[in-house]
Amino acid sequence: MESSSWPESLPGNRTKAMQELTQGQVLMNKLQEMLGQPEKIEFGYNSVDDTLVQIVGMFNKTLSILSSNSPNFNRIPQNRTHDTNSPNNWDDQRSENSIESVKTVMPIKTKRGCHKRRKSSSIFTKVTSTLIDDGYAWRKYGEKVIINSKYQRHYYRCTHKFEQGCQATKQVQKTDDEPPMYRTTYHRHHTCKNSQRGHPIILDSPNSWDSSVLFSFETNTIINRKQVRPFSSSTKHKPEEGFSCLSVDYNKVSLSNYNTWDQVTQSIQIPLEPKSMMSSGLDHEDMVSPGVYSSTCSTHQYETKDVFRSNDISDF
DNA sequence: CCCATTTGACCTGA
DNA sequence: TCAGGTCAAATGGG
Repeated sequence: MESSSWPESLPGNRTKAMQELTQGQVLMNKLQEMLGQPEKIEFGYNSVDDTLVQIVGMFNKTLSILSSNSPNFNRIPQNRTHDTNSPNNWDDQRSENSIESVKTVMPIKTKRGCHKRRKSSSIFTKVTSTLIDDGYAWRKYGEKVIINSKYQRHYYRCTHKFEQGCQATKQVQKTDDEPPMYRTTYHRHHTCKNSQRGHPIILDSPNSWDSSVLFSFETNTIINRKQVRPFSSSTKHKPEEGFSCLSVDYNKVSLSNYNTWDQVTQSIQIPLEPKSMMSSGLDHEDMVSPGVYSSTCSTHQYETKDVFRSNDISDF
């Protein structure tokens, strides 16, 4: 995984990537505008959330483009064993799978609990003061006691996993913080058509703008939870001046004080240092259908303080 | 009866 | 070896 292995076809990819980033610029401008004028936001958090999701998707698509023609990117990590009967190897190979092929593969199961643990994958984390209904249909499939944590972690998968091969999962865990927060970690993106029932439901939000937003990409799986939020969330507020843009470097995206999108794109410096993209952090399990979502090596952290309530998580 | 949840078993990666 | 992640049988509710 040396930098010398960067693909020859990069210029073409770079163009595409830049197109994606340009779209991202538009989205960022939109987001900036929304955050600057919260009173104009019709749906409050939802609009910001949707825009953020689009931006994250744009970055993932960009990463996908950059990775698509790279033999290194496309190589499944070799230190992993391959058991084609494993249900989770279905993950690895599903990118071209139709629903039918998924159905074909799925019945081939090994013993109960036989699976591959994700070594690393794209992660999108929300931290909320209360539980949320994010608008997707989730089905709980497990919960575990986590050491050094007071509360159990709850595991959910998309309801349409088997119907449509949707690989989205999420983990919900109550933090030990005071007051406790709910950390929802999303793995992979929904590829199903009808999972989303609608916008996230704000069931109890005294102030839809009592929100702070932070999300970050990381090359590896370590989630930096203690990043400074771009604006305070403790009280009713509007977004602060300090927050203005999405900053990107080799392995991190965070909301910070970039003044222009050019500064952002300059900081990206395509080609990215391949090492940071293709080593342990790369996870092609996340390669989904082209153009939909393909996050290879990123961790997104998204933090909010909105008051929500979730239908699918009842008690902790 | 169907579907979602619970929960113990089981597997993998570190 | 163990913590974390997933599976699937058992169970319960509508």
